[in-house]
Amino acid sequence: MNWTLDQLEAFVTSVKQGSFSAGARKLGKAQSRVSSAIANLEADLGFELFDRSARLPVLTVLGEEMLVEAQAVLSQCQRLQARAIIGSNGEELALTLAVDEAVPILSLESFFCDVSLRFPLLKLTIINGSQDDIARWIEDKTADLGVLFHLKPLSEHLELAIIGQFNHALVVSVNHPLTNTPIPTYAQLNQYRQLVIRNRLGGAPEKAISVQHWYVDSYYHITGLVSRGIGWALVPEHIANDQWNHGKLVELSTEHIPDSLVVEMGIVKRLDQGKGPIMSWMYDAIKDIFKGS
Amino acid sequence: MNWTLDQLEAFVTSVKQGSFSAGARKLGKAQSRVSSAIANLEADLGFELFDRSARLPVLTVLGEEMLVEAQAVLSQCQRLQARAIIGSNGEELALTLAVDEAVPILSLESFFCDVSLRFPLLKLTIINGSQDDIARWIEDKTADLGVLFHLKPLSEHLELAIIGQFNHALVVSVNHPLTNTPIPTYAQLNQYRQLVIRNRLGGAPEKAISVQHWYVDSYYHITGLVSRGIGWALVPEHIANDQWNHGKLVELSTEHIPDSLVVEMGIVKRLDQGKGPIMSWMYDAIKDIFKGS
DNA sequence: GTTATCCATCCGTTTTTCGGATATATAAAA
DNA sequence: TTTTATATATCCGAAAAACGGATGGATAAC
Repeated sequence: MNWTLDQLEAFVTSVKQGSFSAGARKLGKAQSRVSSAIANLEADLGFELFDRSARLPVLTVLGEEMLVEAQAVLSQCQRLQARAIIGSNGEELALTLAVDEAVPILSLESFFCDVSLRFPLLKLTIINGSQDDIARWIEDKTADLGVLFHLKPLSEHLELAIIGQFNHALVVSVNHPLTNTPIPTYAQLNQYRQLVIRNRLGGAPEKAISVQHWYVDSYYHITGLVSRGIGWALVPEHIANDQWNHGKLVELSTEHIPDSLVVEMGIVKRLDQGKGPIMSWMYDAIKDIFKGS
Repeated sequence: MNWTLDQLEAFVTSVKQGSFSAGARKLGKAQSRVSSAIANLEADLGFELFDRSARLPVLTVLGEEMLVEAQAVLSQCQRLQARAIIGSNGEELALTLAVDEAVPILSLESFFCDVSLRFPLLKLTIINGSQDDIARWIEDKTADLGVLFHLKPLSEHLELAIIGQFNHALVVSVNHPLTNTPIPTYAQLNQYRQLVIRNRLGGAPEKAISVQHWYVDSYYHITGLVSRGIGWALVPEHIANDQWNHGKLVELSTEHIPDSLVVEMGIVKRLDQGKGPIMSWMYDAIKDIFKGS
C-alpha cells in the first residue's frame, strides 16, 4: 500500500472532470502532477485505471471499481476532517444522555429529531435506567447529561436543574373494591395492597402508605399490575394516562393522603464538567420541552 | 486537510501498541518519525490527541473519537488495497448474475452462500427476468452470466451450456372438469382455456394447443390462475410441485400431447467475454447444482 | 492546414521525508 | 540514592519526493 490520498484525489477528480488536465485545473495543480500521480497510482495498484487509447481517458472496468473504493476512502477522510474541525472548535463529538425510565420518552422524540438535524456528526448515545442509575452514570462519566425525577438528595458532585413538576395520581383497576370509595381515606387504603416504586439498586424505598405493599422497580410494571387488580398505587400522572392503560385504570381522589404528591423532574450533569455548546443547547431544549408541565 | 495516511497509521498503531516507540518498532520506522508524524497530525487537526503528562501518552477525549475515525479511514484503505490485489490478479471484482424467473431460486441459495464465503470482496448483483430479458442483459453487458430455460435460439454472440433438463407437467385445478379425464386427448384439452407462457418483451409466443388461450408472462402467475380454475397449463414440474400450489393442483397425463415437453436449462455468457476465475467457478458450481435434474 | 486540447515525459529547483543523535523526563530496579 | 531502561521531543544532514514549467506527440474540431 504505497499510494497516497493525493493520488486518490487526483484520480477521483480527474474522473469527475473528464480529463487529467481538467482535474489538475480543478485541484490547482500542474497537469504533470496529476498525470504522474495517476501513473504512480496505477503502478502501485498493478493495473490501469484508464483506457488512454481514445482522446480522453476512459475508466477501465477495474477503474470503475477502484473509483468507488477511492471515493469511499476520501469520504471517510472528509468525515474525519469535519469531525476534527468540530472538535477543534470546542464542540462535543459524542454525548451520552441518560433518561429516567419514568420520563415519558415520547416527549423527547422531537428533541432527538432536532439533535440529529442540528448536529449531524454528533454520536449520541441514549440510555435508560432508574433514578439511581442516572445519578450513578453521570457521576462515573458513563453519561454526560441526565434527565430524571428528583426524589431524594443527589451526590454533591452533581448539578441539578429543576425543569418541571408532575403530580402523582392514585390509581386502581376498574374492578377494584376501592372504586366504590372515590375519595378513600387513609384507613380504607390501608386495607388493600399498595404497589410502591423502588429503585433497582436497593436504595431506601419510598415510604408506603398501606402496611400491605409490594415493591416494584418500574412505574410501567406497576401500572400493569394495578390494571390487573393486584392493588393500588401512586404513579406520575403521565404514566397513569398512558395509552397502554387507557380504560383499564380508575383515578381516585388523593384528598386524604397527607404525603406530598408532587415530584420534580430535573436535568443533571457533573459539576466539574463544563457544558460544551451542544450540551448547553440540549440543556435549554430539554427545559423547553417540559416548560408547560 | 493536510494530514496523510502515514500519520493516521502512526497514530493508530501507537495507540494499539501503547507508546510511540512501540508503534515505531511495529511499523519499522524511526521513533522520531512517529513522534513528529503524530505532532504534525495534531497540528493539522487543531487539538491534541494524547495527554503526555504521564509517562506513557494516553488518548484525550477527542483523541478517542479521532481514533475511531482514523481506523475507519485505514480500514477503507485496506479494503481498496485488498480489492486492488484481487483485480491485479485477474479476478473479477464485480459480477452480475441474471436468473430466469422460472428457475427455482431456492435451489441457488446455498450457491450464493458459497459465493459470499469464497469471494468475500466480490460485489455480486442478482437480477431476475424472463428468458428474453436474460439474453438481452447478457448481450448488452448488463449482466455477465445468465441462468435460463432454453426455449428458442439465442443470439450468435452468446454461448450456451446446457446444464439440465426439466419436464413439463400438465396441471389443472382440483375442481376443473378435466380432472374427470386423467389422460386427456388433444380434442378434450382444446375445449378448455389454456394459459400459455409468453415472454414479457412480446417475442414470439409459445405455440398454444387450445384455440382458447391467455398469455401470461410468469409461470408463477400461471399456476396461480390455474389453481383458481381459470384454465389448464403446461408448466415446469418444479413449479407445479411448488409448495405454494400444494394441494390446489392436479397433474394430468401428457400422453396425447405431441409437442416436446422437455425444456433445457442453461448457462449463458457472451462469447467475446473471457471467463475470469470467479466466473469459471460459478459456471461449474451452477452446473453441479442441477446435475441431478 | 490550423488551432486547441489532451497526455506523457524530462528536468532543475524546492520541499519533505527519513533515520540517527541527543537531551530530558519518568518509573522501576539495584 | 543511584542506576538502568524506556519514554518523547527536537535537531540535523542526507536522501527522496514533490513540484511546476517546458517539450513533444497525438487527436479532434474548425
